[in-house]
Amino acid sequence: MRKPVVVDVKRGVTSYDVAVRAGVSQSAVSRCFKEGASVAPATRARILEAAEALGYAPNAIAQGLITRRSNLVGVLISNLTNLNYPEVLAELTRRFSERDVRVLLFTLQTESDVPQALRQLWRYRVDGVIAAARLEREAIAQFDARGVPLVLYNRDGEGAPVSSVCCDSRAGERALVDRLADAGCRRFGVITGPADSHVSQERVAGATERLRERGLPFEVAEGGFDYHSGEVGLRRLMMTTDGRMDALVCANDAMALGAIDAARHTLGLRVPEDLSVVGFDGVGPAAWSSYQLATVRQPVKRMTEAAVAMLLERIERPDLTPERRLFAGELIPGRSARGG
Amino acid sequence: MRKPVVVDVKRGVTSYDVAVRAGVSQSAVSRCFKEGASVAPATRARILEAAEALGYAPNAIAQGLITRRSNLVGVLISNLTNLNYPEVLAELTRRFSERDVRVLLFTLQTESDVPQALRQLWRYRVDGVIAAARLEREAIAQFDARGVPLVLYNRDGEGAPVSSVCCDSRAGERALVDRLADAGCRRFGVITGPADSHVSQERVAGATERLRERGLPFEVAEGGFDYHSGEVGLRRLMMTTDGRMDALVCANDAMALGAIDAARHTLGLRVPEDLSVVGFDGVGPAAWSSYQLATVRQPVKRMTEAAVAMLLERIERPDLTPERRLFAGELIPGRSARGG
DNA sequence: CTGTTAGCGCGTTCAA
DNA sequence: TTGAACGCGCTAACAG
Repeated sequence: MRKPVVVDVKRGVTSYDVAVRAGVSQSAVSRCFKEGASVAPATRARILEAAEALGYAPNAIAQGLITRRSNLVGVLISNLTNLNYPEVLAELTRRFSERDVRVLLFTLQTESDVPQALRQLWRYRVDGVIAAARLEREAIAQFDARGVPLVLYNRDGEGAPVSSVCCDSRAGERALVDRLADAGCRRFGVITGPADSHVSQERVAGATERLRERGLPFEVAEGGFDYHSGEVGLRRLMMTTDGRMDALVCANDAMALGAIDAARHTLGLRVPEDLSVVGFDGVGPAAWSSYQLATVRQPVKRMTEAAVAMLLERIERPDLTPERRLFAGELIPGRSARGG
Repeated sequence: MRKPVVVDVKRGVTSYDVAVRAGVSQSAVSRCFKEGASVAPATRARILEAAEALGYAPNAIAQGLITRRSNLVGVLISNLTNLNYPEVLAELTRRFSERDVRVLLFTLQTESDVPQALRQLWRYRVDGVIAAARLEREAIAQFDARGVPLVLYNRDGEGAPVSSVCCDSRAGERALVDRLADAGCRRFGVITGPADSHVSQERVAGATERLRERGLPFEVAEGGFDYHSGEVGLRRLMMTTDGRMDALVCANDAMALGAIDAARHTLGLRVPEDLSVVGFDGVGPAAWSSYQLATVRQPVKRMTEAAVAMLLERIERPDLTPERRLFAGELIPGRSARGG
């Protein structure tokens, strides 16, 4: 009795199985699945037919072991609940997929998860990493040491020389302050993000810098980038200013939306008549008709495209030096601020 | 001149490097990283010290090749922009991480991406898959044929025997209809999701079934699960009913929020006085004070926990039969419907 | 153009 | 308890 032609599919079809069925050597099969390898049209056809029949596709794990290219990239992302990140993540995976690269996802709840995530990244021999999370200098140094390309998303290396893609926070905030000041606002409040967030620091610095240049007074309250902290921040600022604040700059959209709701539904203020509010990011809900938030929209598509391109470039050519790309955001005038 | 002790770290530290440094065999090193292998305490210490010094960790790729376990699971997810999915994804990756399993992410824009994603899943020898995306019966059959466990999230196999975790749509919708009817609503509108969405079909069926039982008239409009289609759907239903509709059932929260905004800002209706609106999901913005949406909240934490547990169980014991787990949602009375 | 051969890094026998 | 040897599935020389 002959061995059955149908291989045990649970065990996985190998190039050897295909070779046997097509009556060629295993390496011939291998070449068939490689660009620009020399295979006679006739044999190639026979092999592909056999592969098709058996449902064969090269084992990426074995491939990675030998080529030292896993075609895997790590994506580190904190706070998936940040209204902004789902879009970023979807765009990243889509663009990587198009280029035949798979995404290994790590969502970080806290900073303490970073070392653990890195260990796994090393173990899986990822070809590169995109990080939308806070990395210590020491962590960044590991990428260098291991020769794994790294691109930071909306962060910079805090001095370390590392590639990054960012939206220009300072310029965006300056434009937002001008938007408010030009509309006649005079008493400002600022709600920051978490103190350890570099993005928050940049945005707040941009805003306050411009406020000082224009000689406009302001108060600052600390927030946490979430909706609720916008509500809380507004209430605190209103107390600080004895209710005379007429403009509020929030370090992101989520807080701005929380502040608008608190103003309208808790404090009984009209937005924008009594209080003008601006945010940053350009998330979906910001455009909803309840809010029509004045904000700066990050060019997510262009930023993700740049991040992917930069990373793949550095995977191909590890000697490339770090590069920082800064994208201007788009000012959305909105109606949550006077004069919109 | 001796070979330098520091290996070329760019090429990756191997168990062999560690073995040399510790003066043992490669297999001894291997055993050190395996639970319950017999290694003398003294040698183990020497080996671990050497490993530490060299920054060694087992190469997961090579490990996978030989053990036939990649410790990789695929997560298929469509519409990351569905306000509900970011939380689901974050929970899934967190729970998998805790159990030392990595997530290979595939975000699908369209159904046509499915075959392509599946091919990659097979190539990477994932141990299992969680799919929050529409899969044809034929696709599901491939999982069986290859012996790769599959758990569907918020979908069922359309007749195929496959494990799944779902939120009870019918019961939830029935409760929502009761919520509205008990508050005195009499003319109903229903906005569905996309026609090919099984979740939408279930939810709409649950709602209309209950409406018929209670003898309440209703009109139906088709939506697409997004904010905008809630606006559009409401306008259409208002025309159909000559403006006499007083209750609107939306197949998800995003559309409900769009409908509320359209009612208030475009049609000049008061919500809930003139129109009561309910959604489904319990996404973040539904709780914002502008909306306080009446909805059913999916128990995302329990559902993701169940999905992860079911999948890992089936990876350990491939002979387990399919199981369907149905979770009841939590009714949030809200204030977007009368009597809240 | 094709087959043979030698590994990639590791887990797992099997003797010692 | 330890080490030698083998092979997971594949790619990359190298001959023919």
